[in-house]
Amino acid sequence: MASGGRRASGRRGGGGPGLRDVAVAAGVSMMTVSRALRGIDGVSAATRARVAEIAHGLGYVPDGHARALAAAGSRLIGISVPNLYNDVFAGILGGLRDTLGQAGYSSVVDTTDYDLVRERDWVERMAVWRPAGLVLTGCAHDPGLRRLLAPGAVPVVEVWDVSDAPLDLCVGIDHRAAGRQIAQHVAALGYRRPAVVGLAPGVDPRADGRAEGIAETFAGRSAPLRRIDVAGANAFVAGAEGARAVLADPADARPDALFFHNDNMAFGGLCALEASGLAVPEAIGVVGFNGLDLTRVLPRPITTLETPRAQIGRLAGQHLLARLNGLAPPPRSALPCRLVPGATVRAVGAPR
Amino acid sequence: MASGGRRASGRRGGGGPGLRDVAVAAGVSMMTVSRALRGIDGVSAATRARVAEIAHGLGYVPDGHARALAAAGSRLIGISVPNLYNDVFAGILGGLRDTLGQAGYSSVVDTTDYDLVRERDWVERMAVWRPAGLVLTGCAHDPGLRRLLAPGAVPVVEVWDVSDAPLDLCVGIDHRAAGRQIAQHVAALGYRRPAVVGLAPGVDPRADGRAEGIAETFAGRSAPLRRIDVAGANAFVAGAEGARAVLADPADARPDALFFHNDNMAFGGLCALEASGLAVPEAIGVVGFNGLDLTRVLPRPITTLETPRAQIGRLAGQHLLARLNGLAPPPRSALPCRLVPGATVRAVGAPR
DNA sequence: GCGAACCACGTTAACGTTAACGTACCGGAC
DNA sequence: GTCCGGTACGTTAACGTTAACGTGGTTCGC
Repeated sequence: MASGGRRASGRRGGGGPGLRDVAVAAGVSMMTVSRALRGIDGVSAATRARVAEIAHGLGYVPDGHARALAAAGSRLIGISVPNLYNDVFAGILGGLRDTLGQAGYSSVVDTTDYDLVRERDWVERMAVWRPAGLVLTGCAHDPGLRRLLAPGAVPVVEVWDVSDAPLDLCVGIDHRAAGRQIAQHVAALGYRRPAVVGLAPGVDPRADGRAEGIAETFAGRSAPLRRIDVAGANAFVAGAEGARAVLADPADARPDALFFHNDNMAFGGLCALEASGLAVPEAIGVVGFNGLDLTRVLPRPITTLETPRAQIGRLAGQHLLARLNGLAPPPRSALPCRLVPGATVRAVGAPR
Repeated sequence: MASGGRRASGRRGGGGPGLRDVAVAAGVSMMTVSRALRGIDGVSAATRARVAEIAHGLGYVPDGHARALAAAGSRLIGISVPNLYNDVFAGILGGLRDTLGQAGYSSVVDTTDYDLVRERDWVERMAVWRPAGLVLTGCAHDPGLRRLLAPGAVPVVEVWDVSDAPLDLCVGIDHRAAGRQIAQHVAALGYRRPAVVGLAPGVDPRADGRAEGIAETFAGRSAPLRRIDVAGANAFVAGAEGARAVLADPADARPDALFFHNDNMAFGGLCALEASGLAVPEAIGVVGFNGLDLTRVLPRPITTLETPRAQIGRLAGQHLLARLNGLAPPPRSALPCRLVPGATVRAVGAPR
């Protein structure tokens, strides 16, 4: 038989055929099989075809672990998102998957539930798999993480948010600017008593950034931006709860526009307001965020800002692949958002 | 120095410290380090503590690939779902992640977009990683898949649907029975001209199963169940489109109840019907499926069937872990659904 | 007609870890 | 004192693949 021959076909591992089995069947060395199947030069077309046929016939599947070990490179990408219930992260993941999958990478996904310590722990555990790259959500991380990823050894893309000092690369939107963008639209219509409805500050840094952008825009021409903090895993219910919080106010102290953290909350709030008899947008304006599909079928479309979620995922994937191929993609990519005027705000008279 | 000593610290791989480095630093053999860190008997408490400290100090992270290779077992689980935009799959994935993550497994996730060939191809590609187990969505697969997974070599759990002849294990709901369950509620109220609104038959076998259950229930006491097929990636818009399809009908030929494939479609349909002036539930009933959060905040809650999505994920994870530990979990686990009466159907008079 | 260059392959030694087996030492039984 | 059993390690050989280098044969230039 051919070289070596440490085993007939499996001593410890009961697994399928290995490179050796293919090599024996084809009457060539393992190295020739390896080269032939990977499409590497130095194998004649005839041999390559014969090897491919025999490998397929035997049901040979290369072992990714052995490959990673021998070649130092694993073709696994670790992806961390806060959760999967949010269309934002589903969209980003979809875009990433499209791009990375095509290039032959597999995604190891985990969720952090907005907990930065869980994120750091996950990066530590992920290191076991020597991933070719990492994708993290947002640019705020546990202090320990920066140390873990110190030498730039493994490429990292932060998605959804952007920063001037990314860990490595970042692809997302400028949330502060997004807050300004939608707030300017609303302020220009004449609203003067804005409030933000969402999770307590500190939980979601992106939402906090948008709230800052909104506050900046209204600064000087309105009362200070009011915050209505809500909690709960269910965005629809939380939004409704936030809206009901303003119903008790006397009409002239009540906010005239509610900026919800996202469209689902805005929808919940909209339902609660309409149920209470408060007219939208006549008595109060409602503003969402993200431009989810939901907002498009409503009889009164929600005023919102559409975020390029799938595009962020795709671009992040492309930049990561570029980095893996030794190129130097731009460290910071901020994508534009599109205003969706909707019908839950309208021009109001002079400041009341 | 200790045994062998093939390298000082890295010839090919520029990676971090290995078992050897820890062994040298601790003045013991690699095997002792391996045993100490894995909590395997045969190491004194003192040595174990010293090794652990030195390993941590050096920043040693075991290599999962080398482990998988040497020990024949990878602690990777492959999970395939149609997409991530659907709260159903997000819920199942969340439940799986909770259970599997706790046990030290990582999830490699992919989406198939309801394409069985893509699912089969993914299983083939996934084989490269020698996963400890696989999770697939549904019990309908490409014929080639059964051959790929023939010997029961790798544990497989099919989730969301159940079958009497699963590939290995299945955990989900009985969709036909679910269709009957909600249809019986609606039929008992007096509805007699039902229609199903959803994707064309064959795309989503689960939805088809539910449609069958609905048809069975109405068989004999109504006109044949009408099907209104819609397309499009956006469930809200598709639902609205489906609802508009019946508006042109004369009132006495129009369906009196619309069973939408899921809650999002039902909501889209509801919006379209209300916009057209057709009263729900007076003129037409609307029925959803899944019991998503959305349905709870509406002024008129949608009549739907709540599915135990996270529970399916958790139970599937538990059964998979049991199988990996050599136990024999039940091959078929069908979980119950809960009827949410809602307000989009109501008792109607005698058959009109 | 002879060396250089090239092509198509083979050989060897890793990659980092673990299973299986081997061994020194110590305490106690007889 | 010797033998036995157990404890706490160490040694060797895989696991399946690839990088680096080696080799025999053919072609080509001059």
